[in-house]
Order: sequence, then C-alpha cells, then structure tokens
Amino acid sequence: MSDLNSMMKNKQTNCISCPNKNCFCKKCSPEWVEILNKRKTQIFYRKGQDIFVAGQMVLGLHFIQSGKVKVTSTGYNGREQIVRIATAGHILGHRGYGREIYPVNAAALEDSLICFVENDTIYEAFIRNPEMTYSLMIFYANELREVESRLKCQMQMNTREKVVSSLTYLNKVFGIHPKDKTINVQLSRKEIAELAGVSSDEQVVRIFNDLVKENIISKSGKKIKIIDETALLKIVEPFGMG
Amino acid sequence: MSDLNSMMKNKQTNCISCPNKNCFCKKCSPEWVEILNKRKTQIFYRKGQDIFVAGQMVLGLHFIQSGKVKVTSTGYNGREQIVRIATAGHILGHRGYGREIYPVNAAALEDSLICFVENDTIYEAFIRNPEMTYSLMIFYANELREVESRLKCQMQMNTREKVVSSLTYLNKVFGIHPKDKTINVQLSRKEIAELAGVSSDEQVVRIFNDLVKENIISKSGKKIKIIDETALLKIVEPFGMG
DNA sequence: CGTGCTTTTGAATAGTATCAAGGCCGGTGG
DNA sequence: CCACCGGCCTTGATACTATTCAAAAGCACG
Repeated sequence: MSDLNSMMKNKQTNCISCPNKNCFCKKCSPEWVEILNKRKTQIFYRKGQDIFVAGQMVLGLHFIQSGKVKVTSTGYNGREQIVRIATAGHILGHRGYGREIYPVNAAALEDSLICFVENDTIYEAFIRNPEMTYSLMIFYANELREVESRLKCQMQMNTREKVVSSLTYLNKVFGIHPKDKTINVQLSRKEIAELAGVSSDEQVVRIFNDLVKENIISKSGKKIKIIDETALLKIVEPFGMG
Repeated sequence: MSDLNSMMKNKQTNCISCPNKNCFCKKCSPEWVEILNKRKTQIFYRKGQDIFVAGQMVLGLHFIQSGKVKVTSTGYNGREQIVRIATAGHILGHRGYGREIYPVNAAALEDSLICFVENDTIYEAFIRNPEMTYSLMIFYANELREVESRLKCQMQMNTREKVVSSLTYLNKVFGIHPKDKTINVQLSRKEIAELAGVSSDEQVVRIFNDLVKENIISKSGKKIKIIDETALLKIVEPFGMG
C-alpha cells in the first residue's frame, strides 16, 4: 500500500505539462488551466478496480490520464454489457453528468491514472470558459453519434458480425502492439461477448475459430492478431463501419 | 399549394409568445431571443415528408414547434431502423451537429411545424449565451444516457420485451388520446418493428396478439390501447425501464 | 499435484427470421 | 353504388440461428 502511494506521487502530473493534448482543460484560459491543475485530484487505480459504480452520486468528472477503462451496465439478472471502452485522453462519467447518480459502472482494465474534478469546479469552469463548454458539447454530440452507430449494429447485425465489429473496434481504439502485432488489449472471451452484445463466451470462441480457419485472425490465449484486415472490414462494411 | 402557404403564414409563431417553454432559445438573453426570432425560418412539413436525409450537409439546427418526427437510420440492404422519435419541444439534427453531414434521416410522422436556425447564428448564440450552451450540453448528456439505455435493451431483451418496451416508450413520449385512451400516435406494424429493433412486422403482429390474449392491450387497426399498464411495465422492469 | 479459472467442443433446445398465402380495409374508377 | 386494386395486417409452416447445458481440456497458481 505504501508503494502504491509512492507510485501515485511519482505519477502526479501537472496540467500544463500533461501529455494529453486533447484534454478539455486545454480549452480553458491559462488562469483556469492553473485553477484546474490545483483543484484536480489524481487517483491511481489498479487493474480490475472500480472507478465508480452505478447508483453512486455523480460528484464530478473523471479524465483518463493513462490506462484503459471499461464502462459497463449491469442488466437483467446481473448480466453485464460493456457500453464503452475508454483510454488515455477520454472523459469518464460524463454520462451521469446533469444527473444525480451514475447509470453505469466504470472499472480499470489495466493500471490507470485518473484525474478527477469536482462538480462545482467543473460548473464554474463551464460558465467562465464558453469555448470549453462548446467543445464538450461537440464531444457529446460525437459520442451520441457513436452510440447510435452501435445501436444500429445491435439492431441489424448477426452474431458473427457483432463479434467481428468488436474486434475492429478494439483495433481502432487500442491499435496493435509494436512487437507481436497483436491487438493492444487483452480481454477474456466473456468480456468480448459483453462488448459485442452476444449472450455467451462460447459464441465468441466458435466465431474466433471460424476466423482462424479462414485465415483472417490468429490467436494464442488472449492475444489476438489480425491477419487479413481487409477481409475483416469486409464483413462489417455493409453497416457503414470502418 | 397555395393553401399550404396560407397555412404556414397562419402558423408562423413568435419566439416570445411560443408555447414551447423548454425551447432552448428561452435560455438566451432577451436580445438574443429577439435575434433568433428574426433569423429563424419556419417550415411546414406534411405527413411523410423528409425533413433531412442522411448525407446532406448540416446547415443548422431544427426545433420542433409542433408535430411528430421519426429519425431513422438506413442500414444493411436498405433496412431502416427508427433511432428516435421526437415531438414538440425537441431538437432535431443535433446528432449531426459538429459534423459536416447528417448520419440519419428525419421524416414527419404527421403534419409538423419546424423552426430552423442556421449554423452561424447558432454558433454565435452559443458563444454569447453560455447558459444555453450549458443547458444544451446537459441535453446531449441526457440523450446519450437514453440511447445507451436503448443499446442495453437491444443487447439484453428478447423480441417480446423489445416490442413491449417500444410500446411503453411510445406511451411515455406521446401519452394517450383523451377520448378513446389509445396511444396518441399511429404507426404501422413495420414502423413499430423498426423502432423495437425486431426483424419483421410479423413478429410485432404475433406479440400484439399474445398481449391481447393476455388482456394487457387491445387494438383496432393502428390504434392501440394499454389496458394493464402494470403488467406491461412488469415485462420490461428487470431492465431498469419505466 | 491438486484447485479453480478460462477456454474449447459437442449436442440439445429454444427462439427468431423468413417465406408463402389468405384476409381485411380504404381508395379509385367505372 | 359496386367491383377492383394495392397496401397493410394476419396466420401458419419452415428453416435457420442463437442460446444453453454439459463436459472435457488447458492453464496459472499456490
């Protein structure tokens, strides 16, 4: 636990020198960047740890400094669905913003460093920095567009197409590992099923095997390599995916 | 056509006396309400008419003064899905905002009067009225929440539950006709299938028949009356619907 | 070297989509 | 006013897909 604290101290970053170029605080006036820098808190989450849970009060906004996070929704009889996957530079908890409690859960997929800014500060920053409010509004509009795209997929795709589209999604968000060229995130079959919106991990296994036989992907354990990206994209292409 | 023009003239409304209390222009300063009032254009759309089509340039925002509108997405082999249904007081085309082209179509479900404000004006209004920008941001956040809720439904519900939830959705959005107590909108079975996200209108027919047999709803043609709302809600309750 | 977890495979079952055909209703034109 | 047409609704049968159950194999970890 004490090394965790030292780790946190080591990783504490300053907004001005923060590597996230897209962080929304960058849209603020210089004095407000300074204010946010001072008022923000940074928390280090270990892999698997919950960042927030559905039902908790929304106390502010989270900004991912580094790491990977899954946003899940617990539904009927405890069945989980991955609503979104977020990585460095993304905002977290914005779905609950304007509401009292979170509708979803967020958990770290791997060790992650999260900046947190309280509601009052955020609200003041919005009012004082219309540019930031505006760019966040655009961000929401784009998020909306993306969720609607996923909604359409869920409505129209069959199981195979859903699983394939979750692969292209992961590939787009995380890219590939420079060395072995596998997708740069490791999820269990069950998590992929939750992301793809198919009922069981068995389905994912079967479809992965088909794709291996067709020489479109290869796998060893949780590491997945896309061999024939063209063929993969061809499967989801009719739905306007890329 | 000439009576259409006269109809438009008759219906032209002034923002200051506009019956929509939730219209976002109300969040502007008085002088900006006046500016928007002058610069807005009002267009009357007949039932079935397209308001915009996917692929068109986003030239501004639409505000529904009166009427009912469906927002649809054309997917694989021309199959349509209803992404959203909007009525008086709602904003239209906000999904495309911040992008160049619309990702979806919008068509009038019945005769509708739509206010339109150009991008430049809207942008200026945003910058000059942070309160409005803020409240629109909250609106987006809530929309996002709702779409995610629908996404979850699509991922977890079976056909029956999907159809039922589209009924409760329509009931919530449009309410019931004061006289015959039927849901205050008339959609074809096919449109309900597109809204519910089930493949065919036959499915809807079958499930409607089941519900009639169970004394939960009654129907005559396109008019649908909810008899046992408790039973209806009970079906979708496990998914956090209401 | 067991113990518990994830992955894999097979088979049975339930659920959904699709096809085909008949019935109903409103509108049109004779 | 009636007959006809086309669209929508309805029903049944069938084929297909997806889900679930069961069980074995692989793997990490103490």
